[in-house]
Amino acid sequence: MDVDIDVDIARWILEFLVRQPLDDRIVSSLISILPPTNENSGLKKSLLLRRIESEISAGSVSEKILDILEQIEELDFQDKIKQHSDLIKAAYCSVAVACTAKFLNDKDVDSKFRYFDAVRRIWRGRVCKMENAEKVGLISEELKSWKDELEAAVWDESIWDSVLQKSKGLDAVGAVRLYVREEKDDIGPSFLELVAEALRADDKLKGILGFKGTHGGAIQSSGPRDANTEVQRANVVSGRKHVASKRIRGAPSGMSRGAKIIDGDTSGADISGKTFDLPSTPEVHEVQEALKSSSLDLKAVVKDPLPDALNIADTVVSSIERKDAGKQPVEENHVGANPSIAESSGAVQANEGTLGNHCSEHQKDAPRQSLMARSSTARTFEWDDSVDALAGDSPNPGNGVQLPSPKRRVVSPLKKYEINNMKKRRKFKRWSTSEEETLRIGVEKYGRGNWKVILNAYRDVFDERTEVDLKDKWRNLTR
DNA sequence: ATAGGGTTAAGA
DNA sequence: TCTTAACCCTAT
Repeated sequence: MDVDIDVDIARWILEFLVRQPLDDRIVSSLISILPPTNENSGLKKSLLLRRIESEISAGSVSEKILDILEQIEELDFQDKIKQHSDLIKAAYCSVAVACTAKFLNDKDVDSKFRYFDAVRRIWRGRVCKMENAEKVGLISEELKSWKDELEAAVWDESIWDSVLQKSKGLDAVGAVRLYVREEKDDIGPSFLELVAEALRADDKLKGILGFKGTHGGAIQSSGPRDANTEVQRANVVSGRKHVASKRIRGAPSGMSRGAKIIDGDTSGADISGKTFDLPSTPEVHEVQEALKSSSLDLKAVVKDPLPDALNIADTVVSSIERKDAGKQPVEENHVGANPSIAESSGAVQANEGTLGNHCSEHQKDAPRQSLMARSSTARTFEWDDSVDALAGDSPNPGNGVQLPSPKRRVVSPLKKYEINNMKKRRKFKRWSTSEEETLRIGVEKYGRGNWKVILNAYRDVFDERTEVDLKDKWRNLTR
């Protein structure tokens, strides 16, 4: 834990990253980055569950899932959470068996070694470790009996077939799915969905902060409005009532420095009734106070954390790219990394006249819109110094809050910040003997220098290793 | 993608 | 402290 960042920043990053295809390395570094507060354990868990889902999305299981389940168990343990359901035990057991027994499938020369290696890794490594630590969270009778059976198969090749047959009776993917479903039902909507929803619902807050619309255009909430615009806005608001009135549970605590994203008691009626008045909820008041008290503070709220956030996000993303270059296309644009952001917000700005309608419709169309998409807005604009004029002004209930219009920024801040790239060194992880053995076999089989091929051939063994790691390790081994 | 030089930090 | 394995950076 050597990166000390604001909880909120951690959330921003998380929200951004959670839309990327994550790998273990990134999840674990993310989790280690997150402040170790209790409220974050739910976040971590959601992240891990999500990771599991993506692991099984291809319809198969891997040892990574064991790892993740162990992490979840650890989290629950720390949280002194209820006795574990049987589902996580069943899932763990099925996956462990599947990951071991799969090596009984092939009958080539290496398979014996690989099976043995798997037994050692999974059953003598993971399972024994848990037993010794008296961590019973994932241990079941079923697991114990499988352990004996699989161990026996190490010495007795004649029972391979029967073990294999029996193992196929377990539906590992199904078991995992079942467990994940249970957890998700338990947790409820993900934190990020809640944030997004809270933000989406809280029109007032967005207006005050100058956030508006899907593409990150910002509007002035000041100035006279013509009747037409008012009608449009009113329509929009009522059209979204159901969102606003939906009860949000477990809403995030919001931003710790000044501005707050809060799930207040915002009923639909409240919103539609007071759209154009200054809302007088405590949350809004707090924001106003923050705005008034000091423009420097405001700048700090808006700008300060971003360099760190962007750098960290960028770091992690670049490591995703480094590792999985071109592996899978991402469904959404990388908000931060994509230069087209500037263009798209420009488009919205050009549209400012009919903005209210346009943007809000967009919101309805894309209800699962990324929070970061909106946050990128904040990045695209910076506060004008004239914000100082706000100090001393009393809020004007009739016209809403008067914020100076944010000034358009030409360069993408991400570009600006990516220069002083802060990169965190990976956690030091010693090579296990089985990894070394596997590397030797790999080099023998595929030849020295074909590190990527070797890595791909033994993905299970080389957990969290890169091809460069293999290369470096070989250099060490042959010195 | 790989090779090779450079840096960091674990362990003796 | 020194050695060295693991990790990072950069040129090809």
